[in-house]
This record gives sequence, C-alpha cells and structure tokens, in this order.
Amino acid sequence: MVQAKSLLFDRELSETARYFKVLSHPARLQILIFLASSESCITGDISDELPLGRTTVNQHLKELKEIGLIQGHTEGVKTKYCLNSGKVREVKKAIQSFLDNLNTKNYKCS
Amino acid sequence: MVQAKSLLFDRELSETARYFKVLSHPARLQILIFLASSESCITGDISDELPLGRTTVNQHLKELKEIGLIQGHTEGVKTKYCLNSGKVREVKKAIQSFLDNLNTKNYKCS
DNA sequence: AATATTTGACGTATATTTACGACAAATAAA
DNA sequence: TTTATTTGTCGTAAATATACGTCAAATATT
Repeated sequence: MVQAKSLLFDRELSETARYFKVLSHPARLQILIFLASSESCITGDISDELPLGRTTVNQHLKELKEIGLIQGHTEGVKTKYCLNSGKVREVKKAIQSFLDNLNTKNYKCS
Repeated sequence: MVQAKSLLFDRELSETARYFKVLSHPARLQILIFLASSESCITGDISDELPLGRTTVNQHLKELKEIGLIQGHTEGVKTKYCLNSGKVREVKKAIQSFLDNLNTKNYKCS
C-alpha cells in the first residue's frame, strides 16, 4: 500500500467499515453465534467448536476482544469467554443505520 | 495461509462473512451510499467522489460488481453505474438474519 | 516438588487486499 | 483522420490477514 487514506473517509463510515471487517470471517461469526446461543459465558477451549487450530482461534478471539465484542476473564487456569452485550448492541445499531441509509425504495434506474 | 479451511464452515455463515467482507472498506460503503442517495444510476467517474485514485476506485467497483451489489452499463464512452436492488435486499436480509441470531436478550454472564 | 493442563504471546510462511502507475481499447470531438 | 476522453486491464509494491508451530507463564494435579 502506498498510503493509508482511510482517514480521509467520513469517521462514521470508517467505523462501520471496521465493524464489518471484524465480522468478515466465518470463524469470528461462529464464535459470536456460539457465545450468543449458549446464553452465558463459556469456560474452556472454544477451538473445540471450530475447524481451526487453537492458535488460529485465539487470534480470532483477540480480534473480537480488541474491538470489544467479547471479553475474557481468567478462571484459574481456564478462561471464561463472554459476549459484551453493550458493544454488540452498538455494532448492531451502526450496521442497522448503514443498511437503512442503503435504501432502494425510490431507486429508479433506466 | 497454509490451507483454506473456509469450506469447513457452515455454507450460510461463509456467505454472510463474504457479504460482511465486501462491506469492510469505507470506499465501498461510500460508493453504495452514493448510488443509493442519488436514487438513480450515475453516469461518469465515481472516483471524483472519493479520496482515492481512479484505478483504486475501479477495483472497489469491481468487487461490488463481482458480488452483484452494483451493475455497470456502457453508455457510449461513459459508464452508467447502478445499484442492484435485488441483491441489496438479499445482502440486507442475510445480515439481518445473522444479527438477529446474535441475540443477547437472555444473556446471563456471571 | 515435579509434572500436566490451559492459555496467551511470538515468529513466520503464505495468501489476500489495497493503492496506483502504465497501457490499451472504445468512443467522441476536432 | 487525428486527437482527446473515458474506462477497463495488467503489473506490482506494500500492507494486512490467515493459519499454525513453538515457547513461556500461570495454575492445577500428582
């Protein structure tokens, strides 16, 4: 890349793009769905649930943590992974807002 | 990448991740918003609207075309770019469905 | 205390993405 | 017909993402 020009885009648009980006890999989607469907925190190795090695899954977990969608708490030698409901709502809201702006109701194309 | 294991993920999840991926760059979001807000097809150079060179914008347009979100029709020497309302609806629906599954209403975390 | 388990951090190979210059083809204008 | 305009394609450099082996730290087990 010759130059990172992302800063020249609208801040809100860049933030939304960043949310889309963290959701752009099936492993990360599966982790989120897994945590949400369990309806509680998960203790132990999430990589058991995915067709990927532990290290790779850890990397995906890290990305989800960095953006704040999930949290990890140490529980002895094990780790407890949780969804961050607040951030989930925030991301949902941003995406919702973008999709609403992508209105094609009045779209006329000849 | 040692191996592409995406095929090992659920097909629907992979498709949704693919949709998120095409939406993961602000330039592509801006193009979509631009086309939607104009409420009609755009004739001419879209790169005028973005802080990126023409070739780069063209590459982003190509990605949006490949997934079917936009279409391009030749109009003499110029090109007419249009949203594909049907595909927009399809993508919205898939994303909506994923976000709905990411329900945190009953989420209890100790 | 010695060993095993669990997890994060680090390094790294490969693949993909991003940005853009250079060129070519097609059409329009002179 | 010659020149200008418009757009897609190709090549490529740099950045980023992906996958995983290895190692180390922390805790648990023996």
